[in-house]
Amino acid sequence: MTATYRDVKADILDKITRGVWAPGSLIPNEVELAETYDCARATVNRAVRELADAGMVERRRKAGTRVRMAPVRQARFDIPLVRKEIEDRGARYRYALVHRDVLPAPDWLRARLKLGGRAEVLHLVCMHYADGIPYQFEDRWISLEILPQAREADFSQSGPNEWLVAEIPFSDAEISFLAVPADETLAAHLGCRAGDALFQTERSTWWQGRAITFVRLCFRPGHRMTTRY
Amino acid sequence: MTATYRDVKADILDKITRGVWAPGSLIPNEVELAETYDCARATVNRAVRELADAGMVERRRKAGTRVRMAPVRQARFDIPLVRKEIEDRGARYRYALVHRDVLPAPDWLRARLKLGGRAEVLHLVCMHYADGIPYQFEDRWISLEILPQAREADFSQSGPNEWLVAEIPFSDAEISFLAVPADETLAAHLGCRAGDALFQTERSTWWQGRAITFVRLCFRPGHRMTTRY
DNA sequence: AATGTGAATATGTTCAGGCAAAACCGGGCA
DNA sequence: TGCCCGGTTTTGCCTGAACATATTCACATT
Repeated sequence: MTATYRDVKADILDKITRGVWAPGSLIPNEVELAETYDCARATVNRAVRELADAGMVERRRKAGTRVRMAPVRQARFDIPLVRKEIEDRGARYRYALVHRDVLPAPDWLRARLKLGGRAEVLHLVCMHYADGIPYQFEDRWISLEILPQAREADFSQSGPNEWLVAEIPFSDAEISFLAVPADETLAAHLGCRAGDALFQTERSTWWQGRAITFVRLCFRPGHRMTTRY
Repeated sequence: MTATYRDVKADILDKITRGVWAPGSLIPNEVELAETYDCARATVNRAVRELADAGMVERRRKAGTRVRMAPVRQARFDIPLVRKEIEDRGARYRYALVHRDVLPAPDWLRARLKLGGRAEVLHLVCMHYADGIPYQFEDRWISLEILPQAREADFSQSGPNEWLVAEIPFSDAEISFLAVPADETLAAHLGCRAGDALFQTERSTWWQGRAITFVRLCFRPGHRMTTRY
């Protein structure tokens, strides 16, 4: 009764979670496993490789495969569009453009995105509402060197995020999560008090090594980001 | 000149990022790709499968493989042990047990972990320091139903996290990130002022479907969690 | 004792071929 | 018209074999 790679993976995982194969111990090599499960070595290889990708085991040529002492626990988060995030909760989404400006990139932004000396940027401030209640404050900076067409784009009806994903096929990004106190502006827009603790994400985005955009997203008080792993 | 699965993957990714294969469009099927790259279909399969795992493309039997409209942007975070996190920054790690108590699980915890009616829990409050400066406040609850040996464990020298990873081979978890204002206790321990915005993570952990532990980790002001994707 | 060398070994990758399963498509039938 | 039912296409998965590559270990040399 030959096993699928899923069977093999599940069984190995089971042996690890139950402690049959203790953390730090060596597990049988691929040939032996292929014999016990009566399948090809390639099947075992895929099973064990996926476990290695997931951080459950560690593999080294010749040394063999061993169960990780402390499994590298890693969490995966989906980064949705605000609109989708709100609509998925069954709430009505509303968008508003608060401010729009074209200006030379300020120093902190030039440093952050490694922009040239006289780079111009488009600065947008937007609000996202769920059922009419402030949900997220967006502080967006777009490099006009790479996306000059942003100068002409109309951001009064839909957010820059939706425009960007249509404009740029794919990109690298660096994302940070942190907590900030609300300043007067944030408090006014999010309907909270200055000093309130807000969950904030910051994202810098590049396309083919060149900076496109930096965004600061501030959520209403009490927001939490959750995942399982 | 036969290509490796890495070559194939890189080239497809390149075609996507450059917009040669636009978002939403269908890419050639595996047989065709195998011919263009002069390699086996299994090689193409691995390349494309990994791109699908990474959320770049979407595959459906018969329908073919298409470039995702809005690439499911997902970020991966490593969840390190505090000790390692601090030592990796080149700082000296210090641990301190602030409080230890055995008590019946409070209602909110019973609800959260789906514990039985008269479940007893071990409650620990700990501090983690980097170079002597408060780094993280830990509020830990351990179920004594499943881990009765925690009652006898010595948490005065090293943290409950390190004890737990040694005790439980592996587990499921749910993790949340949020921002909270510091209360008096937190302020006193972290050396900040009450009301300061703090980055907090909450984690619930299960082993084979049974709740093990709940922990609330509060970082010092200004902490940020960063990743690239 | 320290260092270099080669054999042994475990994983890494690829191949060609095949069957399985999902899903789309069109034709036949009520 | 509406529904079921094969046929076709495409990805998914497995096999058994082979070669590649990194790493360890034993052994010989310095």
